[in-house]
Amino acid sequence: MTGAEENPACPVSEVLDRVAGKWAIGILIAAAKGPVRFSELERGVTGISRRMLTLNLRKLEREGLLVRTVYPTVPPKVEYTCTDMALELCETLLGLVDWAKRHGADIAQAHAAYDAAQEARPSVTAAL
Amino acid sequence: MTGAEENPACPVSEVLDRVAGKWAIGILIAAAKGPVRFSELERGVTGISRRMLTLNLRKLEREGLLVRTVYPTVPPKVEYTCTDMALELCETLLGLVDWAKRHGADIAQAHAAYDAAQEARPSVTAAL
DNA sequence: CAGAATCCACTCCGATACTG
DNA sequence: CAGTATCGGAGTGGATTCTG
Repeated sequence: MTGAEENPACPVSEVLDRVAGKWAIGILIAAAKGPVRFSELERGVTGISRRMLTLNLRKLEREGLLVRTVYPTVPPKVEYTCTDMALELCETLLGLVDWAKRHGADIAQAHAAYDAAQEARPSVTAAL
Repeated sequence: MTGAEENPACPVSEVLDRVAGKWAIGILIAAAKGPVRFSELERGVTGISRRMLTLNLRKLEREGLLVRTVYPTVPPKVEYTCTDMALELCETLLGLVDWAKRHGADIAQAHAAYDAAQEARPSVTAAL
């Protein structure tokens, strides 16, 4: 056991929180393939709003995971690139994605089974 | 409902969202070591409230990541155990924790540098 | 001990509109 | 194109109280 993730003072939990966001994984993986433009991300990361994309981009840049490069051209062009640190992280993240792919069906099934069990069990708050 | 589950392009995102919660990682890792009781988790997962622990426990159980075992003893005893699927996931999660440990300092530094750069940059909204 | 229920504060997030 | 500003609803999460 590491014990570090249970330490209130340890930065691990804090760091993990930043990466654990709803969109961070998708953004990082998209950026891992190479420099990506804002609008490419907007299209690539399914379901994200412009606001959330901007917010997450800033956050990741602040964490030192992304580098923001502005090209002062007439149509503004901004590229986001993963840092080495982020590329390393992406390796792990890809493992997470792989796990999700392999067990997606299992999870869906467990889901259904659990819900069915709950529905069968009479409870005051079950009817929702 | 996020609507992610009706998106055929990203069944992975949906699954990832469930694991991406603030507490899920800590809980799973704690449970990976063996059967854990409710109050052990309450103490082990630093900073979690009873409410959030319960909520996350239910969610993880529903995902098929944890098995809840109730012992009908006089002082109620409940144990949570990782499923095989969850143990597999924990391997990856541990990799995440490891990454966070290795780069915690880098991130803190990037943080400080970014904030300093923002403070130095005169802006209408910079004054905080 | 393990949880359920309720209240309330805070934050997240999307939609929209505006800027350089 | 790549943002920023603002609003309001929805969800998150803590503290507290009550139960078997």
